[in-house]
Amino acid sequence: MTRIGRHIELAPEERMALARLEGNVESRSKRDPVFGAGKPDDRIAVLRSGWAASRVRSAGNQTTITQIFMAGDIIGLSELGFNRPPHEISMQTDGIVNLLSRNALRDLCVKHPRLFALLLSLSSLDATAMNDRLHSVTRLSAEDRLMHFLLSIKSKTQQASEQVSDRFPLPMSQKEIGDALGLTDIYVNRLLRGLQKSGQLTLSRPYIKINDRMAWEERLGFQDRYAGLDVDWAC
Amino acid sequence: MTRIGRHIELAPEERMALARLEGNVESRSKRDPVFGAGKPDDRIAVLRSGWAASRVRSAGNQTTITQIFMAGDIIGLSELGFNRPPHEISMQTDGIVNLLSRNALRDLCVKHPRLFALLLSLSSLDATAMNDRLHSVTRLSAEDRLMHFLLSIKSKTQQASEQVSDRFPLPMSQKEIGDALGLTDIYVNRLLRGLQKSGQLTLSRPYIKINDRMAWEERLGFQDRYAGLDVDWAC
DNA sequence: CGCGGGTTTGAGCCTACTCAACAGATGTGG
DNA sequence: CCACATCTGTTGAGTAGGCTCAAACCCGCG
Repeated sequence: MTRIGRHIELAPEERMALARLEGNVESRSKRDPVFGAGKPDDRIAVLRSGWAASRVRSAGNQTTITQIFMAGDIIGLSELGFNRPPHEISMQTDGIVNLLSRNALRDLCVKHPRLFALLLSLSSLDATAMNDRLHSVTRLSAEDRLMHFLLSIKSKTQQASEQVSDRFPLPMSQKEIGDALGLTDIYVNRLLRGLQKSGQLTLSRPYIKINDRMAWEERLGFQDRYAGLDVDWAC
Repeated sequence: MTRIGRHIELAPEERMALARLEGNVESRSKRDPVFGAGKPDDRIAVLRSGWAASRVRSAGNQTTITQIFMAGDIIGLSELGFNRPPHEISMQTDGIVNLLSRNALRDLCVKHPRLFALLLSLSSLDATAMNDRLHSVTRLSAEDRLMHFLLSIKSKTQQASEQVSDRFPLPMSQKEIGDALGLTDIYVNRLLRGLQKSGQLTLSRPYIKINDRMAWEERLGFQDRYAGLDVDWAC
């Protein structure tokens, strides 16, 4: 669970602790809220399979997808200070979640501080990626934004996996991609078709292949935040 | 320190622990990096006074200000997983910082889990505010974005303070405001002057007064993320 | 077969940008 | 303490990137 094991060697009792954490496992279908209409305190989830997304809505049907969660991600850490969920978090595909109480998290902190530190480190990767995303949305042209988004999805899908392929799944409609990038579905479409026509992208829904990743990364100065993790301080 | 005491009653030994945390105190002038050119592991700071800001830069001199830190904020939590700082964090005004090692943080987690939980809760407020900001930059018009920004700065300056005034300091140039919002300095200027001309804003550098805050909040559906903190789970 | 969600394409428009120039501050070195 | 350089703010004129509106198409599904 939670991808920690892929980054660092765990002691047996740490493995046990993680396993015990898994709490109750529930399955969810596309568009379901990750937390049932749920009690306020049952507010941490570990995504076992599938994707989830956090959305912010405002007047006038404006929607932004602020975060995308994939198998192994922990959901709810940035909501710890609230008793009512500040944003809407729902499944992007069918999937399975483990639900934990916040207390379980607190226990982990006391009993296995090392694990806990690792967990914080992992979640800092997402926070940093979010900063990059903010920059991308704030300052880049529509095309660059799209490229940046695809690169970061690619690097997140392959976080800590050996297989390095430039083909990855993207289970999102063009409207949703627009909601993540601050563009119209129509414009996303034009961009995608353009990139495909110029041979930079191969689309075969729901898969995408970036044909010259190096070129894109260079052009954008893209940094793969998920590539390395420094866990020395935790040990 | 760290504003925790303002949210919750602390036990004497907890106060002690916080006080002990304060580590070495250093002063910084405007534009200095928060962490000296520093060793990689000395990477947590608590801002005692002044403002700091985190910037992302990319090719072509494009800059985005992704976070703004004010007295009481903890800097470096979202960099825990890196041994090289992923972004640039520097002082926005003169100020004072406490520097701690990450190990000190880890000790806190073991010895005072309650404090630690509070600290995570506090930092989740910032994470949530960041989601709101992402939405604002992504979907709102330039004017709405500026209003949203000013409201959120206002609410952060007055986080957990009794005095509720709609006047607050904003030690940023118009260019920097633009870097936070994804606008040109020129356009920020036009907007500010426009708002001032229509009587919605009173500027007296470096102070700003929002003349009809309620109207703005309603218009934007603004939520003050710093107004309430739920700390029950920590106890 | 009809319906709805998603995709594709066209035409025209508006918001926020660019370029340019100047005025005020601020600061800096001689 | 002045002279010069640099940063910040202000205003005008023209431009363009991404939006809006509209319509058709595709495909899976009841």
